[in-house]
Amino acid sequence: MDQNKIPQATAKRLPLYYRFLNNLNQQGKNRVSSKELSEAVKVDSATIRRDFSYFGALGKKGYGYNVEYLLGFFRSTLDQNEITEVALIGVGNLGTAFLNYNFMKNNNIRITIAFDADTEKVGKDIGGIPVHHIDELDEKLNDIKVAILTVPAAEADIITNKLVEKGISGILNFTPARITVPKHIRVHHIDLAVELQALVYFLKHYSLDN
Amino acid sequence: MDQNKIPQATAKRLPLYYRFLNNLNQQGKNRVSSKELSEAVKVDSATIRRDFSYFGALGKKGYGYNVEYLLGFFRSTLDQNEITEVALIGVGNLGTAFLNYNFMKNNNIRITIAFDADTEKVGKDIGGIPVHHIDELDEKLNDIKVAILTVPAAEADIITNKLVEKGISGILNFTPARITVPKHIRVHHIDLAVELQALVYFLKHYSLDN
DNA sequence: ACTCCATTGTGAAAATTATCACGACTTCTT
DNA sequence: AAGAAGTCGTGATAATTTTCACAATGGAGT
Repeated sequence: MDQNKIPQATAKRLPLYYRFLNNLNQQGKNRVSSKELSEAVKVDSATIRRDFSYFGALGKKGYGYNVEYLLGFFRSTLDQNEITEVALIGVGNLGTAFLNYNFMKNNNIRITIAFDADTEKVGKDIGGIPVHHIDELDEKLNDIKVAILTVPAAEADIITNKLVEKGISGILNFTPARITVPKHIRVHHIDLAVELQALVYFLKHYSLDN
Repeated sequence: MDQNKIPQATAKRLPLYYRFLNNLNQQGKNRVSSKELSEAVKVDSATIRRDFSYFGALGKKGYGYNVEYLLGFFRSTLDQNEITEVALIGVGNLGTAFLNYNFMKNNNIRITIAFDADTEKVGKDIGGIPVHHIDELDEKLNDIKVAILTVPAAEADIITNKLVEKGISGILNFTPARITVPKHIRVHHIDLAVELQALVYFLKHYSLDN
């Protein structure tokens, strides 16, 4: 595909760069150096230059980067020209938070449909997004390639299988369960309890510096 | 401090191992191999053995690991013998979700106090946790070393400064803002929009395999 | 036009992380 | 009791990621 040469570590930082470039642009700034960007996003300036360099020479020596140009470049690189539709499965506390969360601000990714097993919730609109019953997944989930999984851990595997059957490509999994999928499907885990425990561990076991 | 020799990548996986060991223990299993564990947590078995080996020889050749022993070991390593109190700042959608989230299940980390600027919310108990006004931070936030930050991005810096003044050690930042703190304070960022964008990027630009 | 300064882009080196592969030892089977 | 099977712990290697450091070059000031 496109550019398999771009390191994963770099790819993960792209959306971050994109957002800050957007901010700068809105502030009317039209020029930025890797050093300034570094202070804003807390990534070493050499790393930023290296990241950018995978896409070619985007800046000018002695000058820095043109904000508008860079922004346009990343917009197309991140496919922000077209809208990406996302489904949310599991309208509990966390799911509801995402439905109300404004993902679209600098961003062409939208949650367009939600599912839950609770008939209380089915039929409602939360944050402007319709909630359907989980049994309607098969019928309603067409052409959507990305799902956010915010169901109880016990349900994670069953729902994942349904999503896989339905041809999903990527899952953002907020469940503590480590779900099993065919290898062509990409899963990113965000495990809130693990993150919190890891932070506590670092605080207790790593000394004051770095 | 303790063991600065343990790689950060390893440290981040410890809570994950801990949780699965807990599951196994509750299922009455008393023996586990790195291979089984690998399938459960989706981490290469050699990586698991290497991770464990930083803490010494915890297993037996030809046998595997004793679940109870390993669990006990990690419990003390992760300081799960004592309770860690955490404050939550910002009782919006996401903050509310965390207050209702059962962090304590296999876990001695507890959100014990919450703060918000909205007087509507102040005085209430959400998920059994009292919500105070943000102006009471100074008065009420004693001895708490870890904070979860779920305020609007625009407020992030101001609140962070207050937390820093108050002597916080670690912040789990759900804000899109990249906050600035003195270098002895540890910040972990969980940036939901970035995670989602990164997932979409990977789907579009990395081919079907790995 | 000339000089000075800022900043990029990138080779090279360092640091970190993951994986391979196998000797050593344990348990299980017969 | 002996042999087979399973599994750890780890040296060595590979892969990935970060950082250093500097030549090259564009821009700004005079």
